[in-house]
Amino acid sequence: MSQDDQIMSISAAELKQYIERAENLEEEKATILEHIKEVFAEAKARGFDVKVMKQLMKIRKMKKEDLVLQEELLELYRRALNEG
Amino acid sequence: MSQDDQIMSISAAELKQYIERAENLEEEKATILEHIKEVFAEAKARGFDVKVMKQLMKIRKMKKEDLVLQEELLELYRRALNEG
Amino acid sequence: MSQDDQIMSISAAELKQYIERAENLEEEKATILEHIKEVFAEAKARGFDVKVMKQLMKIRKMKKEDLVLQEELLELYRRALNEG
Amino acid sequence: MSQDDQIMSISAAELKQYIERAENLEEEKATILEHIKEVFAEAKARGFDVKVMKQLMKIRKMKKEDLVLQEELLELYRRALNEG
DNA sequence: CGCTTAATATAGCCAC
DNA sequence: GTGGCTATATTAAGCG
Repeated sequence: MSQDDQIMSISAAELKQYIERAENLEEEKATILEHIKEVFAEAKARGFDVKVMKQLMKIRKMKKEDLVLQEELLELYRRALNEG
Repeated sequence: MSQDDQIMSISAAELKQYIERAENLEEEKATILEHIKEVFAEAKARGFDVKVMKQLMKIRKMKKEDLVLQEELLELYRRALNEG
Repeated sequence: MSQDDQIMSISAAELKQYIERAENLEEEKATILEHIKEVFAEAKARGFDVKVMKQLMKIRKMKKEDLVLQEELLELYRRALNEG
Repeated sequence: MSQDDQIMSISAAELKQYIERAENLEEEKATILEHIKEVFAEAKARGFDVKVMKQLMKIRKMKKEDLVLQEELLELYRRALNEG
């Protein structure tokens, strides 16, 4: 086996590691997506309107992100005052 | 508290449960996505071509899906024969 | 007629052209979809299982896409080697 | 070759015909979709807002369908009067 | 008619 | 920073 071959097979093995890690994570993601679907299906079966639920979640998410933005803004102000 | 109020608050509580379950799963999903990004970033830092990696993963995924489709087809045939 | 009006009417006319082109294509698409339906209806009337047919078509399509992906991957490798 | 084999191969050939007809139509459909994309891309390059265009097209389509419905309704009235 | 699957529209992301 | 591309969300259709 030449040195190049060794390097190649090391690279290939390393590449394989990365790809498999990514693929495993993709599978986990798929599982999560399944679970999310199940939650909505269950809620629907209990008579809730899934569309409305998703809308609610969007709004809640925006509010959260908004809070984060506000906090970042406060932090900026703080720094500006300390450095000013 | 009227009976309607009770029903309403039960429904509201139940709805909240569903939404929170969904939101928690969404957070898990976001975490997974972070991890996937990290894997690719690390591979890139080690000199691998991310575009090639993703292409490889696509092909591997497609092969898997193909197997699933083939099995589904066999199942369809089986049913067709049983019912024929 | 002011210059703005001229510009506006030019834009409006141009926009109309684009929309009509798109709409004509949409109609052609609708016609094609009709024809596809007819083929399946005819096959069904001749005793074929439409579900099986569609499954077969899916597999055939996936095989084709796989070939395309493989070729794209080869191209990616080629470029990587040239640039390496 | 048994009679069954003959029947099978006739069926298989016929099935192939149907599948190929469907696949050809699918290809035509794909071509049309490409063209539609091109129209929107061109319009976008000329400065038009594709989202707005699509909205306009939706409205125009609804108006058309509305007209058809109105005409069908008129036809119903006509028949009712003639027969009444 | 509802429910599952396919088509389309939108949005987020990445590379240039 | 923009444009292309992929992933997701929404909508429509086909099927039982």
